[in-house]
Amino acid sequence: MESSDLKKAGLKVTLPRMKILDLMESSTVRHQSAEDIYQTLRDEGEEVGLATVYRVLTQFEAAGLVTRHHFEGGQAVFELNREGHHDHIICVGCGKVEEFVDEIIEDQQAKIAEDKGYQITDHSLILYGKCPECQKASS
Amino acid sequence: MESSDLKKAGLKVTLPRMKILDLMESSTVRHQSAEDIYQTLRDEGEEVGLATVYRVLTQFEAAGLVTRHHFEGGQAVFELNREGHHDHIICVGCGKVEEFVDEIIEDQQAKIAEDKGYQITDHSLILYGKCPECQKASS
DNA sequence: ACTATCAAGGAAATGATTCTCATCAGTGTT
DNA sequence: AACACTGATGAGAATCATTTCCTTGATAGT
Repeated sequence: MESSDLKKAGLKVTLPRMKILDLMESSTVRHQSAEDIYQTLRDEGEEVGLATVYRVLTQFEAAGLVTRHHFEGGQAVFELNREGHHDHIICVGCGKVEEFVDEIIEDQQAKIAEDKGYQITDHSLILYGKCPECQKASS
Repeated sequence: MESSDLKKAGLKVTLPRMKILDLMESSTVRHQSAEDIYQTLRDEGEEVGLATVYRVLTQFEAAGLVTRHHFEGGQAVFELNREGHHDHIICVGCGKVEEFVDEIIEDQQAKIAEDKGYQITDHSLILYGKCPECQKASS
């Protein structure tokens, strides 16, 4: 049950918040735009406003429940925070997003920050390329 | 003289294009939004439209003269392409952008892509943190 | 000079996100 | 279980960044 997550985050447990959290937890698609989420809920017959979806996602972000990504192309996508940090590799052909973790890169980033005297709060690494399927398709 | 750059890129040498390229080459600020560039030109008394600035920057991007970055916070920033690729470290306090290159990370990215069978076309690594000055200021 | 083509400027259009405000729903309390 | 208080919602307007449309002006080739 995820209502406890909302309480922990200091947020009232309301219908829209539950629905959105539910959706993000159950969906196989890990990166969705506010519009995507809005449409899915609408299709399920829920009475939500797009503004509410944005509002709730912003609160979730502030509470550390989700992360907002600015992949290229206008709109932001949101991802539920699970255990552990990870980076992304995005197919420029089909838009598929995969995740990966690499210790060497993480360590190296820390070294770079230290060298420059920065206190790192966050980072974002995105690789863009063609996935195996799209390579076949275009050859 | 940079008019040759424009010709090489297959673009007609026009006033707005020259002015924008000039500005980006001479400015100490390496990452500017379309609005920034527009305002600077306006302040210098140039008669340009914001739409033209966007159009020209998009053409420059397509021609490989500049790179468009989607750092967080609504608007995109543009950077003149000089020799060599580099990544960015951004201060969350003052917004300052520094650049760095790290061979180990570059190599490791290539390995990851290979493992996953991707043909990398591009990548973006951004570290967010507090720069030395901002750390002092807030302590 | 003449015409076809491309570029520029400005205004309007678009897409994403945020704000406003009147109404409604959750929470803790009797 | 009903009550009152506070924060949350939905709808549409507002805003911000960016793009498109359209008319005019500059450019290049004949």
